[in-house]
Amino acid sequence: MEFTSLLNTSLDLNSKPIRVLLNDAPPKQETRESNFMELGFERNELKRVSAENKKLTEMLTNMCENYTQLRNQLLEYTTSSNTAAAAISNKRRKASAAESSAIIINNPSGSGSSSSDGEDSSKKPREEHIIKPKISRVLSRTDPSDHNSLIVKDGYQWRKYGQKVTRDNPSPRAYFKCSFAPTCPVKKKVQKSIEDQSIVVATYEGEHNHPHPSKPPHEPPATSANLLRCLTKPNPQITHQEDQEAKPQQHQFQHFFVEHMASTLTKDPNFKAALAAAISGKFLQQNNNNTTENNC
DNA sequence: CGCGTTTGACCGGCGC
DNA sequence: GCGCCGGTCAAACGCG
Repeated sequence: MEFTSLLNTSLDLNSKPIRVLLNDAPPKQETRESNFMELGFERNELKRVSAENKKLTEMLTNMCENYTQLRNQLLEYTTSSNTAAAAISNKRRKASAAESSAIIINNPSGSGSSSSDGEDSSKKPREEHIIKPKISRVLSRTDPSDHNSLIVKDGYQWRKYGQKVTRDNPSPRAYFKCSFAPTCPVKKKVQKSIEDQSIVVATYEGEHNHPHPSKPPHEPPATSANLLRCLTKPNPQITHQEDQEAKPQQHQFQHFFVEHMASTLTKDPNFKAALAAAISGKFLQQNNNNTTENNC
């Protein structure tokens, strides 16, 4: 996917922000000279804000491009390492599958241990030809206020069908099926991490054969107001297959990206002023629209 | 009353 | 063959 092409990186900062910046009081009756001076001042301010807008736009475009590049690199890296991992023996795999050792594991080849479907791979020598469900593992942080929570909010609806305490981890493991089952074969195992109880490890088996329930039916307008939403949500334009494969990396990158961008932007006083102006400008624009509608 | 969750029982794979 | 263990089933239960 081309991340940058989906975003209108214009922050729309110059939509009537000046009056609000200059004066909070409602506009008064002015003389012609003061109006003229104010117009000139507004024009300068408009130029300045436009320049800032342009600069921010460039910054965002660069960041989006970097994000796309890094994401592609990570995808390549994980794919190659998974291929290598598939060559490891069953025993070795069991040992290395300790959930605490990895942050995010995506396994497109489905080399994980899944024997419950009755297709015993150990009895069939040509196991590389057996189609196994895709297995991916995702870490997610739970609500700190709810210590017993084994809920991973991934947008899909799940039905819990079992819970078990496993040997390697004192916290129980919960078993979920997609609520679209038996039509949808996807299963999910959720268990808290041994090392950090605030982190739950969700292991997904299979692929959803239905649209994402929380996914909007069509792409939202790419305005500045939707910018952060775009960065924190999965891209609605990427295919379902890509969505499944990229989801774990995407979450981590989005989290990092949003945090980094937020900290960078909040340190910039110019950005704060511009943001305030943009928001105020929006309000003013809305008020103007309402007034116009009322007048009509 | 319907639906989702809980939980003990059961099943099958795997190692010894 | 036996025991351990992970995964699944299904009856009981709770909630809206």
